[in-house]
Amino acid sequence: MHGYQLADFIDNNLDACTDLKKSNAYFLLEKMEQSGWVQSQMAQTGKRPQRKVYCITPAGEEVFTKLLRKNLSEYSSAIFPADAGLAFLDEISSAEGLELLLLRKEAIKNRLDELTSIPEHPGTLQWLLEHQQLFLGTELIWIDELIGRTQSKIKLQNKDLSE
Amino acid sequence: MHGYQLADFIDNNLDACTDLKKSNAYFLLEKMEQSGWVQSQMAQTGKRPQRKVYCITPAGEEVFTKLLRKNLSEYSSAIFPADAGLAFLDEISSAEGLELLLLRKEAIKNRLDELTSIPEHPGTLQWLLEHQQLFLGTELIWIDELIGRTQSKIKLQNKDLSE
DNA sequence: GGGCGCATGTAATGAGTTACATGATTGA
DNA sequence: TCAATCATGTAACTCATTACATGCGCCC
Repeated sequence: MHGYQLADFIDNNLDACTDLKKSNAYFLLEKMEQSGWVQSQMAQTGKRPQRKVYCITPAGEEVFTKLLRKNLSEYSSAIFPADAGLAFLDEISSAEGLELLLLRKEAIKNRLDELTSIPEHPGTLQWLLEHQQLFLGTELIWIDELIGRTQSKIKLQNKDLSE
Repeated sequence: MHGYQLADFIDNNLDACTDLKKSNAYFLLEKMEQSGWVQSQMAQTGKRPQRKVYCITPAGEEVFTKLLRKNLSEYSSAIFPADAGLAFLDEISSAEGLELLLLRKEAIKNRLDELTSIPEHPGTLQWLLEHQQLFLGTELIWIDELIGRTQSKIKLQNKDLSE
């Protein structure tokens, strides 16, 4: 593949695991070439501009499968930036917290809707999509739980007030 | 809090959402002080070394609640580095893939066991833990699904071979 | 003809990590 | 007494982003 194509592939298929910018893709490919992991040659299709097409070298294959085996056998946990706010939920009123969490729920639903509208991907790439869908489904259950907890906190406060 | 205390707090409570190194914590606190979001003063308890204790300023409060509201209402999805390998599962044999995925399952189980042994956290901090537990539970279901798919792929290959 | 997408890069900047440097206290 | 933990920071380095720069082809 050439740089643009590769960056596009990652954008469309590996969105859930990385967020690689195009400029960085070119930079990284160059570095990989310097490391001897890939080789490049210029190619032209039709009247399109010249493209630098890369192919992997034996040394690159070795590094790749080593990384692949490592990735598959270990488990590098996901990081949840959305949980940071939860830790400080007590810093605002329960009523406002509830309002904000309802907004978040909509955001999750929209994301899930987006995902389900994506056409099926080939091979194991589809598995990534299904994983995301399963995950977001659980996230919906979780946010409902959070909303429920916040609502019962509000009820409790109202009760305390009326006594 | 002072820098060490704060970095420790994040390490113990916000592990799921960030991975802040101590040296960076000090650096960030200094930058926040320059921005006028926090103020510091030296303090000493007993014979312990001098500590720089920070407290938030009104300007800091404002930035904080703004960020908090933003975080709670939006949904910044988690990133799954572990999914990258899945995309290239076809690059190795199904038998080896299965072996590696079984290792990964153990890693997930161990993580989940670790989590369940952590003592209860105060307030909404406990919610982060519960979220992680719910998430890892789903991850176990998912990896079982992956293992199942890989096993049926192997069975299919053996059948093809014997025909 | 004009805007979008294709296609490649560079330079400045920003953010975070690692390694380094230091020294005191506490508990085994 | 010796290692671990508390406590704070600096400097070099790595890594990625943003903004910039360029130019062609395709489609409306």
